[in-house]
Amino acid sequence: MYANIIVDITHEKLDKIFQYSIPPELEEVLQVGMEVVIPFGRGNRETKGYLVGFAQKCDYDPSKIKPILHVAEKSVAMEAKMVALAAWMKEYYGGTMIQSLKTVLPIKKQENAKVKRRVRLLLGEAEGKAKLDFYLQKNQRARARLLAALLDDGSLEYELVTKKLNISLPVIRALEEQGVLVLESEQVYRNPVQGQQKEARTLIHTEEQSGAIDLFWKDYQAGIRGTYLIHGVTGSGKTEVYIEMIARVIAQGRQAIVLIPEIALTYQTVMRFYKCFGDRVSIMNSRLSQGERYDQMMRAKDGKIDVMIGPRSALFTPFPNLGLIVIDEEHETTYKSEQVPRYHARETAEARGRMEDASVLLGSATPSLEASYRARSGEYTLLPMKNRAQMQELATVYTVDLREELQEGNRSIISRKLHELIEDRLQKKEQIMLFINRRGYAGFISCRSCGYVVKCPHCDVSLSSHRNGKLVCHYCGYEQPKMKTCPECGSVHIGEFRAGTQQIEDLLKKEFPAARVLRMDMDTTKEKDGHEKILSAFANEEADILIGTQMIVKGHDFPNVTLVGALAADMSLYSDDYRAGERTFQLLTQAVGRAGRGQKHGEAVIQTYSPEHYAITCAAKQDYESFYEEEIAYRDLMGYPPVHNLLAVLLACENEQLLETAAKYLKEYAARINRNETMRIIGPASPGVGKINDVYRKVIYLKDEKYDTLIEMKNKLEQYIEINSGFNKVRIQFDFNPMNVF
DNA sequence: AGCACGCCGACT
DNA sequence: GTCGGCGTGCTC
Repeated sequence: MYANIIVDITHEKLDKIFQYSIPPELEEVLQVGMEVVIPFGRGNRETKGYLVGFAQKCDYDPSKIKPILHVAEKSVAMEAKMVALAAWMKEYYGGTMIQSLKTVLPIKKQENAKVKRRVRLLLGEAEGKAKLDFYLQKNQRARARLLAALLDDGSLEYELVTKKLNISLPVIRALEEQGVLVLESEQVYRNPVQGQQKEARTLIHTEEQSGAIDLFWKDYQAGIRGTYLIHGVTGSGKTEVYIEMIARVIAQGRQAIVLIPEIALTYQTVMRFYKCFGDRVSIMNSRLSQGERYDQMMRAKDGKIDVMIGPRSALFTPFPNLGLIVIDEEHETTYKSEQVPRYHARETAEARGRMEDASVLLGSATPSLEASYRARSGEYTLLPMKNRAQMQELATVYTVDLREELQEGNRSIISRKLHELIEDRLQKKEQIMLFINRRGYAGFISCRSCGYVVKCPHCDVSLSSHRNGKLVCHYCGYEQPKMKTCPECGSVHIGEFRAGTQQIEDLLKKEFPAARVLRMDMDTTKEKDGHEKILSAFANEEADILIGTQMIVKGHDFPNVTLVGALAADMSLYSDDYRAGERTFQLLTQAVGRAGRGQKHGEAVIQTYSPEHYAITCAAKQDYESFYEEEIAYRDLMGYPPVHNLLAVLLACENEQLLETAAKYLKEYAARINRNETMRIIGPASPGVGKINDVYRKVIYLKDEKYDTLIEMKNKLEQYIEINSGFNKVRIQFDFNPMNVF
């Protein structure tokens, strides 16, 4: 019996499993997930490692195997829980154990202080020069190189010294001993949440809210843990329900995690939690440095906080006694990781909930098909909230057929109906939001006489035009100047097709010269807090019209907005992706939900080329049920999730030939072991973008009713890939139930 | 990451 | 020949 151990998750060179023998006194004690101390390297220095599994035989020279010394002093149950979660993730999503551990455990670079290491000169100029001459004279070139650099600039980054100057650690150590320099690490710790005052809550819940809370609480007190889905229309007060449930769970001495999509992680949302839980709340966002994140994680572990709010990664907060995981806006695609392990926060939260006896609470106005499907099958408990908390009516929606508009001679991107309503609102001094669904439509350049499209030479995508006069590739950053004539046919009619926010802003300024227009897109939100600034300016009614992409439809309440226009509602409908309908419906429903959040009645205009599509008609009627029925029938028919399960095997390689052979062999192998033929195997196909940064890509799809069958297949493929050296240069990833399929 | 091994230039 | 600096490769 041998123990499989991962030595240290912070260094890539140690990214593999090391095997150790188990001394008899530890045989009964050791459990997967424990932290152990082992002799490592030539000097047998004592190192910490994680026990990730056991093996009957070892594949390594048995004479070189060393025994485990002992279990680490502070091998807390916490670590074991997280390692167990990592093991589940590895099995469920594929990839290596180290990749899973890295996502699950907070990276501790604290004691190794790799956060930011700097090399600082201790000597004065005269002394330094003398020392430099001495090194040069003794031909100690590395030392001289380092000292010369330090004389130029008294303090250098460690990375710069080792990489650019090619100085190895022994050299730095030697100079440190001579008192020439110091190697220091700066550690900045601060609490991003400063002294928030707790306010007394005087809340009156609506009947629906209390109903949801009571149902949940009855289960919870009876020791029942499960997954609950709040299907609540925008404005039904989901956050109030979360807060009440969290408060009750905390009162039982447990902690809660609240997941929020990054874009919705705004000041407004977070303030509501601060007001209830004071400084027992912590937030995690992408702006926190690694050290700050680690610090937050440690505060959670030490019991200094009760609630952690953050994006997907906050799911791994090491609370000692987790009681509830809330996932707000559950349908958001950002809950699926794009890196290995490609985990979904919903499924992973459920797995963690099962392991640590916690419940999971999902909330959305437009639940994902997955969540609804499970709620209907009884796997989740549905908590419906059909009414807006303040009993406002839903907006009146008009659907405009853009084909008719064109036939009747209106070639503008703004329909006559929308134009009329905009004028009306401007007069009444009410606000307007215009939403452009631009997914997949960057401003690409094409020739109007021959149809030539300018593409990136390294990636299989068209270049998009930037206002600095350059054409840019969004995948690899390649740039080239804009051309005046078509390189194919020489025509001068080459130009950009752009239906972007910029164009609409220009158009509005022309048609409504008096209107004050704000625009929110990639360009205008680039600066720090640009997002927040624009939204608060609009909230303060410093503008009449706000134009933007998806980002304007999420989360924010503007009571004076009484008109919402979706300019090209169906643009996202025809990407050849099985989730296109769902995405379109969700975006439109949320956009329409933005109108009439205050006292005044709201109206919305949906402009589309396909007014008969169910995603559009159902969104216009705000009819989730009908949409669900249509969409689930389609998923069932096509064998897509959530009715069936789908595994995408992604292959990438610089060598196109090699990639094709690898994909072919892998598919053949999959077909061969697919004995009872329940599984459908599709491909290998080229994904929508077949080449990124000169790396070619292929994808094979495997469909099966049972997720477990796909896991089995994944395990067999992983083995096959490892044994066959032909796959060495091909990078292969598994993506279960991917968010997009081409 | 840390440690020892061994190469290579410099000096006795 | 020997000494010491410095890059390199290995760690169950």
